[in-house]
Amino acid sequence: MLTLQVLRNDRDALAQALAKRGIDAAPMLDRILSLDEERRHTQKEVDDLKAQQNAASREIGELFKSGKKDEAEQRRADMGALKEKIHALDEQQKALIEQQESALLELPNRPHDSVPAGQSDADNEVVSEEGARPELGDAAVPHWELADRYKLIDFEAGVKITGAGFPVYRGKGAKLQRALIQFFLDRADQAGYEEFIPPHLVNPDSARGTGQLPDKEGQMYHCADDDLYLIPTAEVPLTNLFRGNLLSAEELPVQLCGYTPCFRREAGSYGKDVRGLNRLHQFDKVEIVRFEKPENSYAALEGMVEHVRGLLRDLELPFRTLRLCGGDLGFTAALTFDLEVWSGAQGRWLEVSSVSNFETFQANRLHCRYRNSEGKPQLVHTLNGSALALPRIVAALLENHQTPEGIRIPAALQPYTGFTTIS
RNA sequence: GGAGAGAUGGCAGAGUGGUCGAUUGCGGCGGUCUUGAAAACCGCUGUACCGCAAGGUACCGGGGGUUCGAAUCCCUCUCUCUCCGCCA
Repeated sequence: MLTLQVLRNDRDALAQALAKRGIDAAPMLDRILSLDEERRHTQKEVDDLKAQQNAASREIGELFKSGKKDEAEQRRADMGALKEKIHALDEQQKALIEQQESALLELPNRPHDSVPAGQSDADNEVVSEEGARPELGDAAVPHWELADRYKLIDFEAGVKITGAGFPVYRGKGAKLQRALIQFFLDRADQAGYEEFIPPHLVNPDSARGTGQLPDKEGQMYHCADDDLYLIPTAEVPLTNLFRGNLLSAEELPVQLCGYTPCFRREAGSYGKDVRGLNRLHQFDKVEIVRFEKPENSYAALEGMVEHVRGLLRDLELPFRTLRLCGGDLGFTAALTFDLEVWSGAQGRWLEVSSVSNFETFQANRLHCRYRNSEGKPQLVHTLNGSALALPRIVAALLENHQTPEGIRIPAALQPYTGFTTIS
């Protein structure tokens, strides 16, 4: 949620920045501003009346104490009208604040200056591309066939037990999952991220804190009996660890990581997008999260992207880095870099990581602040990134490293898998 | 699931109708002392909103109520803790 202050100070620039998302925010901004003006007016009025009331109450107390009972009773009788007026204005005030809050909640984050305008993923900017794509020729086999051939994943069993999008990993397929998780966590640890194992269900306050509610309600699985949501990403519980906290400057930066399964309903997806491991309802992911001082957050974002690149290099996968355009940028993000790996057999790019700076957008909802150099509480910047999401990594590993003899495991991963090939 | 206790400032913990935004301790900041540090001593130290300012208003888990006046009384919700039961 944007702060009212930004909106007040910077209405025009904000509207311009939001236009990069392809939305005309001006009417909404003006509505909020006029609500704000009305609220301030009402507050002035009600505050003055309350001041009157407080003064009168003090005087009545004095009168009672000094034994002037008659005068006190008289004053007391006169208070009724004032009380009613205050009550009515309080109600009005509350309604205004509510309207303003809900309007503010619907406003997406302000895109960073470097975000290109654009409608869809077609307008994303390719920042860099690395690694040679394999020469597989006509012999290229898609990962779902390889997974079946080497008995790594049983998609049908998942359908029977749960439904489509819930694969069952088996044998070396299961070991590969475990190896990747361990590899990613070790690398995050080496980079200074403290490991956490958070709950996999969160309450509505947490979902609101990171911005999943109200924006993405339909994307999450909801346990209605207990009003809890299955996490769509570890970002939600990890970031909410610091909800409501006031940090000292020395505590920053905070660097966290964690492995969790992730659950997404993915309503409306179909076709080649959901084939094999391309899009699942449950998948595994290691997430990295940072809380930063505002002046450091963009350097931190660079560092996180570089961390993810390091993982992809070690897995010997061809990949590219995208700067998301306004139209593709998530609701809560100010700047996002996506990392995509080349899927050798499918002949297309698969998103495996999304690294974002949310600036104060989440922190404002989370009420997560730190004491700045002047000793004043100030909103922190929050960032997070996948490092990494497993399914598409597995897809790319299978497809790009396939040989007539089997699947070649990259050297960096071999200490974790305990085997060098899958055959 | 049954019974009881509790929720107060960065943290700990007092406060049971009228200068209580709140005693005190710790922490933090500033100072005295010291070659320097520690200790000791002295002072300062909540947040948000309105206002150019002076100042005003709100906040003692959330919501509602009683009262001229509520951290304090009543109702309600949520959460936490203890004991019992069940259980990986």
